[in-house]
Amino acid sequence: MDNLLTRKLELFAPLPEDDKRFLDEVVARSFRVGPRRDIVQEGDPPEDVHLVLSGFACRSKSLSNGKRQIVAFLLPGDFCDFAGFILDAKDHTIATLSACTVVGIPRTAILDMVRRPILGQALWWASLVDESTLREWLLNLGQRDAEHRIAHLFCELHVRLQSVGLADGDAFDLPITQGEIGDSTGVSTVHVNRSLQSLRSKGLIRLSGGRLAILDVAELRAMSEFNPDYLHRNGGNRVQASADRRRGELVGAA
Amino acid sequence: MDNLLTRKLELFAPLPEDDKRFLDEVVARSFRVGPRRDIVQEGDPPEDVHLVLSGFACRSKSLSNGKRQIVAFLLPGDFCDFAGFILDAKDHTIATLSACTVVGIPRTAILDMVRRPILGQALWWASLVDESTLREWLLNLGQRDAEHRIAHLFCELHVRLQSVGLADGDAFDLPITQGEIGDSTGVSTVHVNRSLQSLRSKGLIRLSGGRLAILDVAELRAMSEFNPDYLHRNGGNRVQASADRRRGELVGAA
DNA sequence: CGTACTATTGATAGATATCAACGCTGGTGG
DNA sequence: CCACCAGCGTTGATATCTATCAATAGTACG
Repeated sequence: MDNLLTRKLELFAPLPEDDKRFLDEVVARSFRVGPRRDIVQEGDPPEDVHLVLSGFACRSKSLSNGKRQIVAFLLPGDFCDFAGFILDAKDHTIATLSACTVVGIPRTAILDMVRRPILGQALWWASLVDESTLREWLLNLGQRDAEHRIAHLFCELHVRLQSVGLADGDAFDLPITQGEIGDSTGVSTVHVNRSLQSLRSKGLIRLSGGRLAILDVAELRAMSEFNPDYLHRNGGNRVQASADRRRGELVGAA
Repeated sequence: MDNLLTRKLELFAPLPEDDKRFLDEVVARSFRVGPRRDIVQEGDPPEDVHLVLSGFACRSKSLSNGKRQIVAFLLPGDFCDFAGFILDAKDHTIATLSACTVVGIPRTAILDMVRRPILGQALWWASLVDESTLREWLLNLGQRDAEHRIAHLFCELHVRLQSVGLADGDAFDLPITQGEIGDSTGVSTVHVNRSLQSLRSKGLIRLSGGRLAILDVAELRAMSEFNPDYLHRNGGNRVQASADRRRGELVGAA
C-alpha cells in the first residue's frame, strides 16, 4: 500500500517504482506530536523539511495584537516547510491542530528527491498547487462573506482529503475548533458559530464531534462557487512526450 | 546596465556572466501592451511564460457577481505565469493596469534557464518569494482593517520597486486607480478613498496623479506592522559552500 | 466532580458596503 | 477650439455585516 506522500504526489503523475521505494524510506522515520504544539523538534537540525503523515496541522502568521491568520491547513501528505529549503528566514509558525504523525526530512534527502526527474517534477507541482491554493484563499477572504468562505473551505478540505483517501464518502474527520475555522477565514469565533448554524439549517452540512458531513455537495459547491480546478488534482502540464522528456532533465542529473 | 529581470534575480545571488547574457537575449523580444488589457497575445503559443519589463500588471480572480480579487501586483522584473510551466488550467486572469512592456518567453527558453545551476535556483527563489507574498497578503486581508491593509500594501510596493531601482527615494509611480487598490485589499472603492484620506491627514503619504510619496516610512511601516523579511530581499538559504555546491546540481545537468 | 476549553446565544457597537450625487479631468469629435 | 462624454475621485446618507462583550451551557479530562 502506498504511503500518503506517494499517494499525493501520484496525483501529478505515476512515479517509478524506485521513486516510490525511496519515498517509503523517507517516510519511515516519523514521530508523533500532540495537539496544539509547534512542529519544531528540539535538537532537530533546523534545515529539516517537515511533512505531515496523519492529523491536521496549520501554517499561520500573527500580529502583535494577538490576531492570527491561518494561511494553510496541512493535511496528511502535505509538506510543512518545503520552501525553507531555499528561503531563509521562517516568517510563520507551523503547529499541529490535532495530534499528528510528522516526518523530518534532512536536506540531503530532499536533494535526492529533487534530483529524480519525475519525483522532482512532482514536488515542483505540489509547491505550485500550494501557491494556487493561496490565491484561491485570497479570493475567499477578499470577496466572499463569512458563510460562503466557510462553505468554500469545507469544499476544499473535502476534495483534498478525498484525494488522499481520508474522506468517507462526503464525510470526514475535522479535528479543529470553530476558533480555528475563524482564524483561517478571517471571521470571529462567534460569527463562525452563527454561519455554521446557517449552513446547518439549510441542510448543507452536519458538523459535530470533530466530524463534518457534507449533506449536499452540489449545493455547497454552487453557493460558494467552488471549482476544484485550482487544486490541480488532475496532474500537471502534460505536453508531448518530447517535452516531457526534456522536463525530466529539468531537475535531474544527466 | 543589467536588465530588470537580471537585477531582480540577483537579489537572490550574483549570476554568472553567461547567465546574464542569456537573460539579455530572453528579454530582447518584448512588446507593448496598452493599459487595462489582458496579457494574452493572439497567436502567441499558449505555453509562453510572460514577464513584465515595465509598467504595472496584476493577476486576479473573479466571482460571478462581478467582484474581483487582485491576488498579485506584477511589477517590472516579475513573471506573470511561471507556474503555467507545470500547472495546466489557468484559473486566473493576467492583465495590465498601466501600459506595459511584456516579454513572451517560449518553453524551450524556460527550460534552458531552469537547467542552469545558479539561474535555476534564482527562479525557484523568485517563485517561493511570490508564495511568501501571498501568505502575507492573506494575513493582510484576514486580520487588518482597511487603513492598515492599504498602508501595508504601500510599504510592500515601496520595497519591491526600490529593489529594482524604480523608486525615487520614498516616492514612486503608482499607476493604479483607487478601485484597483480596493480590489487588491478587499475594500470598496469608497472606503479606499476614505482610508487614503485618513493616511494623508496623518501626514503619512501623499498620493495624486499616479504618484505615491511615503512621507513617513518608519511610521507607515510601524502602524501596518510591515516587516520586509517576507520579501526575502536578502537572497536565499546560504548554508556552507558544500551544500551550496550540492544545491547547484539541483536543477542543473551534471 | 472541579477545571478549562469549546460551543452557543443575546445585545450592542463598529467597520465597511452600498447607494446616490457631484466635480474634475482628459480625451474625442464636431 | 469648444462641447460632450466617460472614468475617476470625492462626499454624504444609509444599510449590512461582522466584531465585541457578556453570559450560559456543554464537554472532555484529570
